[in-house]
Amino acid sequence: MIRQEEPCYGRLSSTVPLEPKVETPLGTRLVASVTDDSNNNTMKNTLFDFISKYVSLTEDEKNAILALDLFRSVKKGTTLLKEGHKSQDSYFVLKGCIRIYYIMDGEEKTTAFYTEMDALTPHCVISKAPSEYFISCVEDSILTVSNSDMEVEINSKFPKFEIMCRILSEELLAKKQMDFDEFKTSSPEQRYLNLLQSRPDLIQRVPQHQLASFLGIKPQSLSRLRARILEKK
Amino acid sequence: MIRQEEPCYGRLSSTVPLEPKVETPLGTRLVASVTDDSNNNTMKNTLFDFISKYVSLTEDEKNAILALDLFRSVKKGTTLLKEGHKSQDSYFVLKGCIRIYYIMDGEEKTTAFYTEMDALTPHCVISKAPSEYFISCVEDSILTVSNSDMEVEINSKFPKFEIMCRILSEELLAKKQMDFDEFKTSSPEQRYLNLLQSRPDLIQRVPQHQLASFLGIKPQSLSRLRARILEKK
DNA sequence: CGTATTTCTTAACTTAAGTGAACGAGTTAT
DNA sequence: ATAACTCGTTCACTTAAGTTAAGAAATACG
Repeated sequence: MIRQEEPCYGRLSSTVPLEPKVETPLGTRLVASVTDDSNNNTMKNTLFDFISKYVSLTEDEKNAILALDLFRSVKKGTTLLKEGHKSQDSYFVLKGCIRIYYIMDGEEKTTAFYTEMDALTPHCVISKAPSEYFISCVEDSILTVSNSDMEVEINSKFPKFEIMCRILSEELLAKKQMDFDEFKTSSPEQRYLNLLQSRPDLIQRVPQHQLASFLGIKPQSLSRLRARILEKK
Repeated sequence: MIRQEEPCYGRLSSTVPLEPKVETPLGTRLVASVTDDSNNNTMKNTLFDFISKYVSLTEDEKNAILALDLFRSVKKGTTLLKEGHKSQDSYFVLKGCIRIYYIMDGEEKTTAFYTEMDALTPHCVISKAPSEYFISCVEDSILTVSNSDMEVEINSKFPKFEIMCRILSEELLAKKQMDFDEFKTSSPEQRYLNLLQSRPDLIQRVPQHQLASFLGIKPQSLSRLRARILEKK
């Protein structure tokens, strides 16, 4: 049926020695993965470039962020969050792809993909209740993983971050509403064609059956729909 | 086809004299409506009760908000925002109901309803581009209407508001994702039954054809679906 | 390397939504 | 008062998605 995935985390070029930990209730190990410094620097720049679109940071502020040791490399298939579990972690995708999915009647329903430059604060972090859904890695990925405490700390130290978070959330909310509107007002075929325009990469890098539920249909329907589109041309 | 609606605004018990204005490109009038002080006080309390869930305000801060003269009463049918127009206005519904709708192929597609205690910052305020959609009043309503400048001013004066806006946006974003997920993973019939549970008032106060597009289907399908549900029982 | 598993596609059939049209009830306009 | 219009419902028909099943293609794994 559904393959069980092994959580597997790694600090990215941390100055702190890498210690394998046993942590989750299910006893799955969090293991460090192999990384290199140039990769790490690329990721730092990616993060700071993103932030600079919202606020400009001093060196002190950049160092305060780096001191939080947020970078993690995560293997394809890793489950970051499980249904029924509590979590305080928010994610920012520097490289790779993660997804939200539900298991309903023994079937996976993928509802969202997060790729490069996408930020995700799971609902359970906000509601402080057990999670309704799973989050897992579609590809080997590099993420920042930050918990609520870190954010409270950094926000109170640097009001700039508070502002950035507000602007970012407002933007994402308005965009989510637009995506939702587009979904409601179009047919599965239109949705697929639209995705082909707006996120062509997703169709390449993501399995069809995950794409299908993302489009609100069954895998068989997506297959048929694609065939229909091809013969039209 | 589609009835043209007359914009019609009114300050609520304002200290400023009520001046009818001619303002929109279409030359529609913005007229004051009849209100009374007790109503006004109720609305103030509703607003401050809402805010108090996020931050606690001093009298000074409350007065600073009141000084912005945000309250407006709006008649049923009033168009608050038109497709193609730019706007800086955000809304908070104290009483009544407003909706977002698109006009596609000469047909209205309603994608969202905002009722008591709902906040709405239109996409065009964030994107600073012309609006993709309309916003209009489903019922006679009382709103707060605030523009970006006001928010910048009040946020810089009272960092508390910045924090409140951040928390609120984060909450709304997480909730919107959940609503979107529910929509994607259920059939029109399930969506209707779910709405019956979660927002039973909406089904009473909103016309069926608006509900239909909100549920992502045609009015005929909603009618049929309701009949189907009835005969099942 | 070959076997097992997962993933994708195809097909036949069922079910439900889209379409176009018609009707009655209620509302608005003249 | 009547004509025009909106709104919700119903019906017949079309189209597309859900379901079940089977097989091919790709991938994972021993």
